[in-house]
Amino acid sequence: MGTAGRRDETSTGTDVAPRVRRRPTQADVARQAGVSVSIVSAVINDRQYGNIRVSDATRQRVRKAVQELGYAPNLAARGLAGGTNRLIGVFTFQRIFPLAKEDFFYEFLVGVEEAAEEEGYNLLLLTAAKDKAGQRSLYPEGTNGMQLADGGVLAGWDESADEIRRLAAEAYPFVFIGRREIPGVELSYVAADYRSATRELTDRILRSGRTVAFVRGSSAPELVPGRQQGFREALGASPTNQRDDATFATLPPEPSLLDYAQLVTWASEHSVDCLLVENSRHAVGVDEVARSRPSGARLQVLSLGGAPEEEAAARLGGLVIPRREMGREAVRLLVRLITEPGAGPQRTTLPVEVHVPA
Amino acid sequence: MGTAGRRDETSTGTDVAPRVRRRPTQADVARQAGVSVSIVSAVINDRQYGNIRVSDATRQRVRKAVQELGYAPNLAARGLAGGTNRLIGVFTFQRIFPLAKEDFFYEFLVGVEEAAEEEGYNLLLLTAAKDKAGQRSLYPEGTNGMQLADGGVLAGWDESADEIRRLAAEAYPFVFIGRREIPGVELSYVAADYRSATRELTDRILRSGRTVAFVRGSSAPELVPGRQQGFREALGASPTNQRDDATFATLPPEPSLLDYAQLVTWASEHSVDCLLVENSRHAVGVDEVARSRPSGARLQVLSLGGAPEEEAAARLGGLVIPRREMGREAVRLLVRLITEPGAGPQRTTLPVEVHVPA
DNA sequence: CTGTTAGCGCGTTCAT
DNA sequence: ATGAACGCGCTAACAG
Repeated sequence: MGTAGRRDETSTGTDVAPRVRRRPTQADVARQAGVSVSIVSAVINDRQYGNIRVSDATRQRVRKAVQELGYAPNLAARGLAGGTNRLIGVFTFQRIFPLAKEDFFYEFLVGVEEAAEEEGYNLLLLTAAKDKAGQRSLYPEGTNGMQLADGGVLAGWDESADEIRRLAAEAYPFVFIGRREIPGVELSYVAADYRSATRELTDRILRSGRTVAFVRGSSAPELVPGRQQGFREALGASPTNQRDDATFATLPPEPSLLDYAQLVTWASEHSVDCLLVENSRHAVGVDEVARSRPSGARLQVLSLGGAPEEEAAARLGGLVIPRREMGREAVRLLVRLITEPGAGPQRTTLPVEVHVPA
Repeated sequence: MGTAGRRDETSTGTDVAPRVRRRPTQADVARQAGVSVSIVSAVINDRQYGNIRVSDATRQRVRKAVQELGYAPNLAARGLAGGTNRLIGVFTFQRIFPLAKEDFFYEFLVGVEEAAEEEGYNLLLLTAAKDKAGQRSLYPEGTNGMQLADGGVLAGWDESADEIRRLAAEAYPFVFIGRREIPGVELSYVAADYRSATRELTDRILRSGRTVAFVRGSSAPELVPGRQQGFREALGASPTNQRDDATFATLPPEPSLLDYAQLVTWASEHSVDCLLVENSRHAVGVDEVARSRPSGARLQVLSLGGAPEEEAAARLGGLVIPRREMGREAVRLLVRLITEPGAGPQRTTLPVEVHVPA
């Protein structure tokens, strides 16, 4: 039996050239062990199809053959037969690895990777997905790039809701990181409760008898409403309502030191004690400027968009966004979407920690 | 002709239940376009098998059908059939997104993503690849996890050369980031010339009449020899050879502030003017300690492992490792390996910049 | 307890 | 210019 199927190549008699050694297949193992492929498959996957029952002796022989041949299953074939490829697509409307490390996606990806590892999925980064204009697109050349994976995690700011609508219409499983509301579509997403957290933070400040202003800055649009709403709610609930002109300030998209300086001056002129800055990077910048001034020493700067791992923002305090956990949760939701096709849209809202340094 | 092949499911008459919407296949596209699958395949891959020649009109119809159906090729099927997926696998022996952002892989990945985008490849991050011990492995459960990708970029420190040998034996195209030498295998890699750079840096310091010590710290093993060699070369070439006991120091894997402090003290006791620290993070720590002491003010700390984007390390000066460019080059080499199967091992050594602040 | 066989979706050769 | 048919390696239903 060990002598069955001796030839190690499909030598047709001619052309026995030094061909590249083909990887052994289940058929090779079956031949070597003197059994059929279904037995091999059953042993390897430790499964019992229908009424298949493999004797221990056979099992041993198959295992032995596997060892001798150095057989390893072909993932592609397995995926083909199973209809799934254990791949999670990751699409960001902006570059995934931006040069500024402290940028938005990084912490999400940490969580996505962790969860994917736990769930046994590989990650497919859609980096090649660009339309003719060179913009990142879910439908480069009109075709769905995400279809390559079993499902997708999306992040970033998209200008056109159309692509997302189309994705949803195709019943393709995907989960957004960050709240997304698109009329007429039941989206799955993992959100963070910025509203409550901002409200609580503002409340605390007001209760301590100080005045506070909200500094708008460039940050992902879907985050903005929640935070401003929470801020307004706190103001409305406050017995000591603040003057309007000292309530909001806005930073340009790419603020310079001068912009920060002007903001600090503005705060001082309006007797603002505390600044709630949307963007954590800007918060750090504003704080540095403030502390460089004798007059600005009493101005407290809080970040509304810090990630738990951002050291500088953590020092300042403010909102600590659970980015990593959001990434993890997005993968979990997606896996549910993939494995339970019947399930409706999945949504999770994670709490946002309020952290004020002592 | 548009009316050919009308039925949109293989409706056998019975059982037309609300089946889960299957992903469209080439056959679906073919039916929709009123052509055969081979035509679809030819159009999609923009190829001309044997004597196949597709008319422009047909080509258009196929493209249209693809769009309408949202067709995307099945990666597994393609891989099985011997096709290519325009996918680059990325495998790191350690976690890709470590919590410490300043860690090793990040800057590499920035480059990898950039180049992949330029070359029109997507990235497959092998996150699921763990063996039973939970360790990352190229052959989890004995299978090559990279099979779906056309080739792979590897990074990180591997304990077992066996897996790499096996990968090479399979004639699977892959490129290492960082120099790798494994006996009996012709590896492709992109390296950085640490040796020359360290030598030049050391030379400069010695020429200015100062004494210098080399501080070993935890860093990727493959980088170590080059730098120490360069250092030794400079010492050997120097007319004013240094005392041996003041030449090398070693930091523990996870140094504490105390370790940094002891190092600074050591330097002071041995009249060392300048410290060459292997690990940029440690360099920053040591420098902070040194500057906090009045006596340590004259001690210069240089980093031997900084990335161009690391602000703190850049301030110190030392070696600037072109991590991003290494990532880019790795992808370029890999693409060559993929598209020109005949080509031998690809190797590039990138220059390392020496940067000493004024 | 085990063997045979039909797909999975796609690339490619050959016949038309 | 186009369609039919085969095989890639594997899973799983089915027939012994």
